[in-house]
Amino acid sequence: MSNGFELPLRLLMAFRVLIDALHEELAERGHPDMRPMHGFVLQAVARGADSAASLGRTLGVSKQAAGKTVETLEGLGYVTRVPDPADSRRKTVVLTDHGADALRRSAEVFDELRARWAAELGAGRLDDLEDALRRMTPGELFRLDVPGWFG
Amino acid sequence: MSNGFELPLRLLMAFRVLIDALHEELAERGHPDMRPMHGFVLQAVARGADSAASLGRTLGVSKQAAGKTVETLEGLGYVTRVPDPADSRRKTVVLTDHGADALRRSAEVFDELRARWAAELGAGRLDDLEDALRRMTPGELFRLDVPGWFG
DNA sequence: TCCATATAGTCAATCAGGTTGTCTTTTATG
DNA sequence: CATAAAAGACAACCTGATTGACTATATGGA
Repeated sequence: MSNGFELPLRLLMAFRVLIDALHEELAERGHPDMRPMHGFVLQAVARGADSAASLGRTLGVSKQAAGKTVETLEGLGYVTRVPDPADSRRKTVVLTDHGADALRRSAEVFDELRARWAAELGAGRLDDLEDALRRMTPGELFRLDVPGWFG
Repeated sequence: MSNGFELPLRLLMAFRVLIDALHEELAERGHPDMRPMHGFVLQAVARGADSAASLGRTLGVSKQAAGKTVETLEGLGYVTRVPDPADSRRKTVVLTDHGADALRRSAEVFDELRARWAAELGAGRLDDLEDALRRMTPGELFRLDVPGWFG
């Protein structure tokens, strides 16, 4: 087995392990409708990408795609859209209580998962792993271009 | 910033960094049409998942989806389908020269990328990283259920 | 001040990749 | 030998993305 093949695969699998565990937990904690994508979007909204267009830029998708996602999220009760009084073109996306709760729970679960990894690997080795990943990936955490990565 | 959030994000970013670099290189080495998905499929075919149904099982998708992907790959010249003389229900998927070349080049590039990481992190730290990931992910490398992970 | 340009949002058509369900043909098994 | 299981194909549909076109609103420079 070529060594080079394993690294990307393990990275993807590790990501999936965490995300699958997250959503399993989230389903049990009041958010069975949450999809992986939604977490990223809510996160981006909470960090200030509060319109379809800026969300699109942050997530690396077209504004139309971002708009559709916001619409879905609105339907699920995670966000609402309110007209921006200062710029009547814009509709500001804001988290609902439900959305804020989803984000809080996600953070909670991610912290638990990280603790589980720390217990399994040892805290030092987990820190090393994160340091290494940080070194090999772009600095800004939220310019992730997450969708389309596969196409 | 909640620590737990960073780990999955860095894992995904690291994966993307490698995959994006791979396809950039691949495009310059005669495979501009290759998509991330395709590499996984060719790899699975090369490892013996040589029919739509077995491919589907290996990749964790329906046989119909696998069939469609094979069709696409056939259109791009990476594989052909030949009737199985021993079982006339089956059509064996076989790599074309072009497909085998794609796989060879991918391995080449992945090895180069891994070497780049080793140079940046130090060989020992990279080994540690892989060990840690191996510890935290399922054993079998190719039961990856890669598609649908996002939906 | 006014016009040119850029931006926000929406609609519509399209695409890729996935799903389920149904069906035929062929193989395997009790 | 009959029935069950498996392979492939077809159809309808879903989701999440794309591009292109269009309207309304802001903004910045002559």
